Amino acid sequence: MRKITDRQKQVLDYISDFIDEHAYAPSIRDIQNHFGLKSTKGVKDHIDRLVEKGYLNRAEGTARALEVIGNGRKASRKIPLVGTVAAGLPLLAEENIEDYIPVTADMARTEGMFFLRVNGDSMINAAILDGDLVLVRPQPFVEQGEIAVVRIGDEATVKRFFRFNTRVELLSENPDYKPIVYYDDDEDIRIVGKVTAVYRTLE
Amino acid sequence: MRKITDRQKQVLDYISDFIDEHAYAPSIRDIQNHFGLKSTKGVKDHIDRLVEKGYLNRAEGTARALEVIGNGRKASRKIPLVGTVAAGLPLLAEENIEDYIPVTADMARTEGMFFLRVNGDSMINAAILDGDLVLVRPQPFVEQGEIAVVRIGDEATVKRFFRFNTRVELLSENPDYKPIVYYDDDEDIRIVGKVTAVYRTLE
DNA sequence: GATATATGTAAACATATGTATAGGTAGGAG
DNA sequence: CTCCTACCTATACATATGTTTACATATATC
Repeated sequence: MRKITDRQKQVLDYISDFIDEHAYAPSIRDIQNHFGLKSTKGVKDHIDRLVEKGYLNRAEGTARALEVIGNGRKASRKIPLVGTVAAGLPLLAEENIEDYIPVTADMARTEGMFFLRVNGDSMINAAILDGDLVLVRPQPFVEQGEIAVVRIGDEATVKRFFRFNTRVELLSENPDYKPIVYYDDDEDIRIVGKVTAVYRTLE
Repeated sequence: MRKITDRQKQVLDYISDFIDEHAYAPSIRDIQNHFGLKSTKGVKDHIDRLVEKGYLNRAEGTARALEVIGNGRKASRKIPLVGTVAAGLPLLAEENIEDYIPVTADMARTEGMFFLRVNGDSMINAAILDGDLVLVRPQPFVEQGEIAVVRIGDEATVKRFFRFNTRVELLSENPDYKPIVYYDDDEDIRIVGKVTAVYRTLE
């Protein structure tokens, strides 16, 4: 990234902080006042440089349309957390959404991703504990042995997924639990998606 | 929360999506055009209602100063990820910052929090794996047995922390590792902070 | 020394944008 | 029926805001 001057960095930092605080960008005159300048031109010069050097995005002819690039301001997406869905899908009905959790945009490239709260300790040996949140990417198939969210009847569970010809095995990562075996005849089993991340809060 | 009409919800959703996409709020005329309206007044009415009902914040006399409240648009903070800091602190020097990771604001109320990449499998029985990211809240003490980041000499490690009189024990959650014991005479050990969350990405 | 860049003042200008006034239609609540 | 609210058109106004022209000073670079 091209170098910027101290003054330019001051301006960039101010814009960043302002956006963090207000959820919208400062106007040129906001910046002017903050630095005690007596003309808008100086500010515009700084912004022009910052845009040229790739530190800012600006939509022309638009008020407060500054966007800080990089430097910790990468886009983040809010993913819905559907509660402990014991009582079946559809998951994403608004009533089921407990909360929204931000993740970096590159973790959520796919549409329709969601967080699910894990219920029980059946995946304890895969380092997934009761109460952990798993990020799920919806997809109809997974690779052999990957951790998947599977819908069985009206329940959603997290298991390692294996397929042998017509037989499907769902393995827990806990010796106390036995494998769950299904055959293709059984219609009431379907892969919901693949677990792509695990979030846990302590205390 | 007070009820809103279908139309009001459409407007609110559009504003939300617009902000997600552009990082700044739509103007009244942006909204007007999107819904194909022929006057700005209708839009202003909707926004007025949404502000009254607590779904929007608005800074008066200011362009594009809409902020969506609640409903999945909770504030998020970006926390720096300092790499695998084998070679000691200071952690937050800019050169060490690998990335920034968003978390919900209520997870990061304290200043100075950071993510640390865990090195090794010594905490495997606490469901923390090699490569996991732990969110650390800086604090000089932790409760008995809590998982802490501890600086020993120039290295930072994640361990369960116990104190018995003048003796400090750092326990791994892995039978292959022996407890690390220190005495108060040893000056080169210090609690960096407490582990408050664990983030893992699969695949 | 000449040239370029960073930084700034001063004064306008053009327009993007929020706001207001006047009014209309439809549907529900009392 | 009457009143209120939701929702919309049409037009105008005030100002917040981005942009431009002209000029000045200091510092670094060649």
